[in-house]
Amino acid sequence: MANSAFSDQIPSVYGGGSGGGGGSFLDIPQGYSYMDMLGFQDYYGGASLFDLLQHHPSNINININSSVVVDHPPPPPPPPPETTTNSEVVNTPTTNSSSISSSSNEHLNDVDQENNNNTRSDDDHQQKTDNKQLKAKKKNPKKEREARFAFMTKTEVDHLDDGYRWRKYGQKAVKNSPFPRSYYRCTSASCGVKKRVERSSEDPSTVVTTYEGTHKHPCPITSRGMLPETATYINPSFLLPQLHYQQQSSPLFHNQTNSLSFTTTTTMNPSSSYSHNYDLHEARSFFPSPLESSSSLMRDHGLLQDMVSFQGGKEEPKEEPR
DNA sequence: CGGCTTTGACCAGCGC
DNA sequence: GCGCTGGTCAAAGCCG
Repeated sequence: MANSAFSDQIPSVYGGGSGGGGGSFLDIPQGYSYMDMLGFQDYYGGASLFDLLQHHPSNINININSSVVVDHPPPPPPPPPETTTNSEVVNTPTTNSSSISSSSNEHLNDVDQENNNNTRSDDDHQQKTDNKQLKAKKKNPKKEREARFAFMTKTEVDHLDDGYRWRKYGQKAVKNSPFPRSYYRCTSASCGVKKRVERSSEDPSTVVTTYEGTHKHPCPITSRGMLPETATYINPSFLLPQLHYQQQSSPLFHNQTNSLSFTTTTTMNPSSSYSHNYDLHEARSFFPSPLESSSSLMRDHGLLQDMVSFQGGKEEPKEEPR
């Protein structure tokens, strides 16, 4: 299936049950209800997307197909993460056999051992090899993955501006997809957050962005006071410019990692796009301070409410769910 | 000149 | 064991 391009990232989400609804995915593991899935909002305190979904569903243009995916029931919600907590707690690396890269710092523990074991004689080659092993090695099968969450965005631009600065460090062709996958790393020195961006082969107008890791620094845009006054936090990671937007969002539940993604349809100036996303429990650890500071805002007016408000402001061409 | 992208190569994990 | 695939590195080139 075409979605295999990122099936490793969002296992079971596109497993088929929700295919018809295009863009509207919410796979609920057997034995769990939709509200169960939404329930872990409580672990993060304050309002969340789930609040909106639960209490103001009519205000949110989100379609939910509660297809059942017999996969792995989601693990119990993690304890409330501190803002500085490594969001690995979110993921359950056990059953997902996909090759998820580990963060570079995860390699550090392997380095010494690896260097000790290295027996190559060619110095130059060895040095180069060592460096690569040092950084690319993924050795410990038990090493935990960085928390990840993905979202889909209907946009012409591949790399959405989410307020952080990213450096592209790789691009790979993706099997069964004509579109390459790009790899970005947060340029902040102490921040190991990565993201992958790829265009859906099934729907070329959709860009799938997967974040991995937790930012440990303020968003450069916000810290520079570059926010437009009209901007609203949807998630601390980025702001929604309240102009130029029309969008339709659909949650996409990543049940193995307890992360949430949505499909967001945007019709805006491609040159000034913002990404949108929003993972529940990830949000606080991934983008801690803004979320917390905007908690009340989110409850009343933030998040999706803002997202959909544009639909009212500008006639929303009932976009067909994909 | 610094920061970023491109791109070929390398490595690890996984399935057969 | 081998091949495939995903993820990463790092040199080279580009750009403002």
